[in-house]
Amino acid sequence: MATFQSLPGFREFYPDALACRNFIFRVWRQTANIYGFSEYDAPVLEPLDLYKAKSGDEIEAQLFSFTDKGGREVALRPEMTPTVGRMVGAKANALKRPIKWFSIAEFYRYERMQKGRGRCFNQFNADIFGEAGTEAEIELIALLAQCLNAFGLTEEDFYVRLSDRNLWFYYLGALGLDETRIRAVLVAVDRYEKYGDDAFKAYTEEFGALDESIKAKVLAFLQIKSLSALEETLGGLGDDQLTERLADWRKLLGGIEAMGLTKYVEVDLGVVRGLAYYTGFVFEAFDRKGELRAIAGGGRYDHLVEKLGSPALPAVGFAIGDMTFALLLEQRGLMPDMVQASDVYCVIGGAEERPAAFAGIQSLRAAGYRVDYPMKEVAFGKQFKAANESGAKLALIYGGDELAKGVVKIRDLADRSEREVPLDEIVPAVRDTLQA
RNA sequence: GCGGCCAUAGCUCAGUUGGUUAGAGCACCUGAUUGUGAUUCAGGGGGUCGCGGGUUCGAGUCCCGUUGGUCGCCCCA
Repeated sequence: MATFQSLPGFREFYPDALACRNFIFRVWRQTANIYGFSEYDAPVLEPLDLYKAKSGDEIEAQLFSFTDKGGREVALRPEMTPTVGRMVGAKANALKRPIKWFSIAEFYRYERMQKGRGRCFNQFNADIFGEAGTEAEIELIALLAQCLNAFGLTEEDFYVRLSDRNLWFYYLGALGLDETRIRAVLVAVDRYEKYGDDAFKAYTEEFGALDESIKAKVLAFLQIKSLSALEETLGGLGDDQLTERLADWRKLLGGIEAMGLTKYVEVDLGVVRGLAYYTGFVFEAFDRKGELRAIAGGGRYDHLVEKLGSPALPAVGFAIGDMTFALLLEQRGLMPDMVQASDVYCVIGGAEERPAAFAGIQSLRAAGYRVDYPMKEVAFGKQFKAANESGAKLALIYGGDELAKGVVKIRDLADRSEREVPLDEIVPAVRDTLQA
């Protein structure tokens, strides 16, 4: 057993695992580019206050935080949103709007390991700043859907639950609750799916039992699964805020339908997402089988940039975590084999033939072909075996017989056919053979 | 922070009521094999049995502790 181990919850990526990770990142990056998002990056280490300001002191227990040699309280980033909010805020007046940015980055949380959750993980983050209307939500939900179905995941595999914290606030306000009570009810709403009636325990302890008629309305509301049911429940109340908000919902769902995304999206007021900084529409993606934790989550956070000390700037964003996502791809058999094979494997007769082989190898590499060869002198039989196992498509045979004739033999490792080509025509010959 | 289960070779695992020098398959390396492939054969390297203590004539095996893994609770930005 090795003396040194990696830290608990941290992952090492051996080449096969890294190939899978890179594949996922590559597809996410391409998809974000297709949607017109620009990639950014930022520090891994941030001032601790950046997170305290947003989430309060208790967040520190979940952070990798310490005091640096200059006496600064710092933390490894647990999420990207405060950082990107700061970056955008600092240049808010100079950036063309809408600001559509994305990143793929590593995050750290001091938590217990669980399936799909570690202490260090990667997230794809996408955000739109400067757009207050539902157009931003539509664009992000479309991007989220394509980030998943670019891998072959379909509406059979995942869905996006869409909810609205504003609607909850307006509705509960119309029912006569004040803000602190509303927040407590939302905690219960968030937990209702898991705990049923016990979800209201904390509320009851703090404020006394919730009025039965209000509770009945809350329970009915969180089970709403369609726009028409929303309109039926809220339309008759004559509340201006609610009426306006319903118009936003129509716009949002109309846009989603026009983009062909309705099959992925379900209205579900049972989602409220932790009470942190979300201010309006919120959404979460889940696997259809319900076996994994959330694949992605996001929502609107219109006040964060201002809270960080910059001009107010509306914002919407979401993140996809790599751990649960990779589990989902594996479960559905959608992770392709990541063979890291050469194009060409060279078989070299011996020390006499090595210089000629090296010349050919380098000219092929200069032309962009992936070429490998045995470092030591090895019997021909072994070399052919190695060539076969390497996964290369072609073997190039630099033997004494060939070189005496001024040629090299190209062997197609799949169909075992061979042909001879002059030494100085190797590059075009390999190109032709690989293209055939 | 709390709880369940687990820990023997790089991987998957055997290992008898506690008993000689801890095994197998796969993988890796060498050779048979100095010009043609997934086969075969022969050989090899690799273990302080997670770590520390205890019980015992004797511990991979039993007991305690600890570290790590895994799954769940709290939390989930």
